Amino acid sequence: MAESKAITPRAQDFSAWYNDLIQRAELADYSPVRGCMVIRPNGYAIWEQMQRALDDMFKATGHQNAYFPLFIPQSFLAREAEHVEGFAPETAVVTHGGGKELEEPLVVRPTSETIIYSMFGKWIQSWRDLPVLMNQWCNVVRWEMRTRLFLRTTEFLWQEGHTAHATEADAQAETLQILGIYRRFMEEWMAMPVLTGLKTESEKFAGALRTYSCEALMQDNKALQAGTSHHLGQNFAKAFEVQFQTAEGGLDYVWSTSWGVSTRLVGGLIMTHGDDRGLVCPPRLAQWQAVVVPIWRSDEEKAATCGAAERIGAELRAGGIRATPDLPEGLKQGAKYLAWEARGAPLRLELGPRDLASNSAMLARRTGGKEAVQLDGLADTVRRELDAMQDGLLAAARERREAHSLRGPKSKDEFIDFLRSDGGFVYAGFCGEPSVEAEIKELTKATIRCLPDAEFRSPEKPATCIWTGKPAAVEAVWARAY
RNA sequence: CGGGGCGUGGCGCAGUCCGGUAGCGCGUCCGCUUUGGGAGCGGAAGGUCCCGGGUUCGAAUCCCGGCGCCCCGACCA
Repeated sequence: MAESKAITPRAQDFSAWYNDLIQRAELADYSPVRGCMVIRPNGYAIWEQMQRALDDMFKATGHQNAYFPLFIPQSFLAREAEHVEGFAPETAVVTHGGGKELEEPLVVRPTSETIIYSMFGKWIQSWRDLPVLMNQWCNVVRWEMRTRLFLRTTEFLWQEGHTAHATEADAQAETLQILGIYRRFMEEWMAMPVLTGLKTESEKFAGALRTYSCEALMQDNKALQAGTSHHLGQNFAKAFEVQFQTAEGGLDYVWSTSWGVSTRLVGGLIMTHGDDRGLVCPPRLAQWQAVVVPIWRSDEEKAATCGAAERIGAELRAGGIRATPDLPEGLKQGAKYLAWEARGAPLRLELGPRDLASNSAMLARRTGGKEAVQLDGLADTVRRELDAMQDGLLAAARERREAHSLRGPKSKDEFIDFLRSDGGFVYAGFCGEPSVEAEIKELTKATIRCLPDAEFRSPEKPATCIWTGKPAAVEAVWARAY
């Protein structure tokens, strides 16, 4: 039945697969406004799980949530030179309100540094006021030329952290602390392994001293920048006059950071784990970790299996598992299985008369495999299965990434061939010249994703630049990226 | 902004070349039969054919002008 329900296989057209999956899993839909998306309940549920986990981590490290307004005076953006250059072209501007032309146009925030530092200036007087550790969950607007559901939409949801510190060292420590939190979240919750490292000058945030990022590799071997943490130095502090009296009695500008992850992560989740049947959602982020599907022939069997499904659902929930029975709505169980698979539910428990008779259920994993399990101690069994799946997904993703990574290409040709064929991460020496970076991008469409942190670097630092043959300043990782 | 594709019941499409009663599949609703991997039969509802002009006895179809969306590139989380 219905070809229309089929998802285009990844191998045939990855981009069509991605779009089909989002529709089939009912994660999001296109809005009437170009480039904007409606996040549907199934998609939003994943975002909510992400928010909860991240928010807990931020709070645990002393951050507080606040909320700053959507509108920013246009002049604010202009105060930091690099910042305005980076963001002005992609802002939406409100020129009218209440039927009248505004005296000063308002920018719809593309990010909130400017409005936040203007307030920090008021709030921070003394070294005793520092550090300020703030975060906000909000929407921002960037008028991108080309958009894709979750990965790049005109409006998107994110969190943006903004902190102010007394010393450069404190700001640096904060920048790295957040990078670590992001990494931990991506690996432990999303089961998405990432490289962490420093961005090059050409890739860093507009207005930052330096930018660190988490880089993941998608199933089509393109990289996804999954989160960034910026050390802003004193750039914004100077632009917005955020000064404080030091303990020694002097006057200094604060050192600040900003950092963010967005609904793009949902796109990363899809492209890391999804398969041709739909979404595969890591258990820790799944809206429903286990669904119980009753099966019957007669009315008596229906009453029995539906009743048991409800009871088992409640029992699992009592055991801390997000479980729900899928009671009749006119769909046959086969249709239900396929729908839950498309949505990415990690586990399915099939409950028919034969299972009930043997006090068992069929447990089917979204990642493959199906077997009978005893109803006694089911919550423990399910918890074990979920944990194993969570670990398995991370391991599989890491293995895939490594299988598509090339360390130390022997020659420039090998480097180019790798990027031009299947692609993936290439680790190689880099002389540090921005012009070389640009040339490589021109020729291969690949960019330096990051200068990897120590643990990701090759055992031996490359001696020469893969492009110029000159002595290498650093090891860099290249890939084509979203 | 350049290239490509497309606008027709809720969704996916045919019909457009060659003007003549607006169709098909899925979904929806009602009924009966079904239910261990996308159920079957019978009945029913549902359309400003993207918008505006023009040609014509007559336009989804031809002509002119708009608008919108998706995909591929350049910009970016």
